[in-house]
Amino acid sequence: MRRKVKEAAAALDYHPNLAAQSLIARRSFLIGLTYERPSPSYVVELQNGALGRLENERYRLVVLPFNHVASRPEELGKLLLRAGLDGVLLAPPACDQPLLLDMIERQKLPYARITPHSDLDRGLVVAMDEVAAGHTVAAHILSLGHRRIGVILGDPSHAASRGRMEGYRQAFSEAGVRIDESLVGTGDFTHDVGYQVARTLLDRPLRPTAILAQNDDMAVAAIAAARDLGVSVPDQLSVAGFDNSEVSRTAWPQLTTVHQPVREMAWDAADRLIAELDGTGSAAALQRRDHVHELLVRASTAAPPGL
Amino acid sequence: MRRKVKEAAAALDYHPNLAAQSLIARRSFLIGLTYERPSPSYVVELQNGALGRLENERYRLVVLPFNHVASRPEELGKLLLRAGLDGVLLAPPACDQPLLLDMIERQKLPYARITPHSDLDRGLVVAMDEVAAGHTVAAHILSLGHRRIGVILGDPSHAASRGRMEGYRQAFSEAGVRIDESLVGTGDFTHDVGYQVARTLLDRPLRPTAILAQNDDMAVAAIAAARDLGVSVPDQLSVAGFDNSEVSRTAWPQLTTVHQPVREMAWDAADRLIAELDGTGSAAALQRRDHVHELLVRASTAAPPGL
DNA sequence: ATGAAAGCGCTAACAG
DNA sequence: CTGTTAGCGCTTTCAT
Repeated sequence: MRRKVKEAAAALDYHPNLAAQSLIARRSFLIGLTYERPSPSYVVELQNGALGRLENERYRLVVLPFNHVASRPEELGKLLLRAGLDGVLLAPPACDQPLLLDMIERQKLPYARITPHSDLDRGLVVAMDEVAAGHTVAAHILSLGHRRIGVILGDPSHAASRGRMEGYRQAFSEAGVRIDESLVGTGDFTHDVGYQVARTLLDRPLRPTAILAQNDDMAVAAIAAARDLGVSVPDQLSVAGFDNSEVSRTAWPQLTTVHQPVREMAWDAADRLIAELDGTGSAAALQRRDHVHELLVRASTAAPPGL
Repeated sequence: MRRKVKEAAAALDYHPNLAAQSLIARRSFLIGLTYERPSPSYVVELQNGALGRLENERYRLVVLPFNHVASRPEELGKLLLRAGLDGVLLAPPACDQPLLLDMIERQKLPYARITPHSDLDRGLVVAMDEVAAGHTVAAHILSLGHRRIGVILGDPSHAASRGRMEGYRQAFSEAGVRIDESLVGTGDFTHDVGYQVARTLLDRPLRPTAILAQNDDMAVAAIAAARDLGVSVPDQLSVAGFDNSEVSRTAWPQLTTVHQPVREMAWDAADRLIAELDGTGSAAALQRRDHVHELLVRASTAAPPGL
């Protein structure tokens, strides 16, 4: 009989109505993912990581990009709360907006934060030590012998930008080198602005021998700026990026960069969120998870000229 | 009274239950987007286009990437039908799978196809003439004087790949030039495979003076291969890509490429789907929409050596 | 084992 | 204008 029903269902191409199931189960099986328009490769890694964990689960992924969270966190909050989600994955910089977290918590919407920088004890967090990552790449440049080093910061509203800079500072101070603040420029993670900042740095009478860019897009822009000025990389200028994105490999020379396991972190965040939603929270799943960065030394960094 | 209720609702942070609304409205306000893992920039453009149209609508976007549709179309079909969607946006190559379309139609799931290549009369279609685009770029190379021209095809399961090649053929035949089939290599739209194919082409005793790559990632790979062999671009070798992706601009030399208005097409597809779902289908919305490509001549193409 | 009924939270149709 | 009710499609509980 049970079988007969099943057969009839199959014959009629019957599929249960998800809305009715959701109504009774009190959940939508929808997980949201918010992020802010950074580079395409970052976004895709993030999505694929989360999707990888969701595969073979009933959950579906709703993408909710949102720009300028910093200037209007409550708007994003409303959007998320109205979206009928079971839970939400928060990438930077949304994961660092206390007001947003307040709103979400008030509505008891479970959430996981991907590489937050502040309030590390709120919600589920998948962490990454940006300071240590910044330290590593700066230490690499210093160990090559560079002393006059330029910096291209990312968008200041991203905590990652501040964290990485903090790491640079630590490495400089350990090496007994003073940071020349006039060689620190502010970009916004995009190629075009990165190019402008790089030009400014390279046009200075006493040009830096190395540039630390806070992501690969801006690092590639710095290489382009150098090329346009006839400055060869890495002979006359070393350039290091951040992210190990696709362009870091297709650029020439290939970029020295820091690999951030974005995909794995997104997978983890989804994993923890699901554990919470399904109540399968083992002790392991409830712990904060830390991921480590990896310095990839490629062809864009070398000893400074004359050394 | 009406006001009092509203106030109370606001005070309690009340939000209507979407599942219940869906149940009664007989729709989920969920739109799916399927695509196959091509380059990150393409995926992001596609998503942003669709999301742009969905903004300020009740609809939410569920992303459903799926690899190797060609080998298992019924699996994707099941996935889509179980996802509780109101409609679905089909990017290549899924939009060209007749079996998939059959399944979707049988369940009466509305769908819009983004740049399909076959059965242009099925479903809502947002078209793009790949043949004409291929023709344009090949004609550009031929007009520069090139005669020994290599080709790096994309994934053969993508109809776009075949369409573009057809365009190359037309341009060659109009110019009275025979295609040297031994200079036609098959890639898969990825940088790495593109590099291998480019190496094979450039290692031939009689090296081509130009390479037509079917996307930018492979074109950049061809430039890398040339550089590794000491062949300078564009002096000794011209390279043209396809897509006007981010890398085409950050590459050096900047790539001559074909701009495909992916974002606009995705916007349009979402627009038409919504028109169908909401029954606001004006005459304009029901028409097939055609988008045109644009050749962007940049620094990677020039006259062949000795001309 | 099978069948009947209640109810998830909402909207729409109707009655007062 | 306010209030009541039926029912969307399903699952769960309870009765047979």
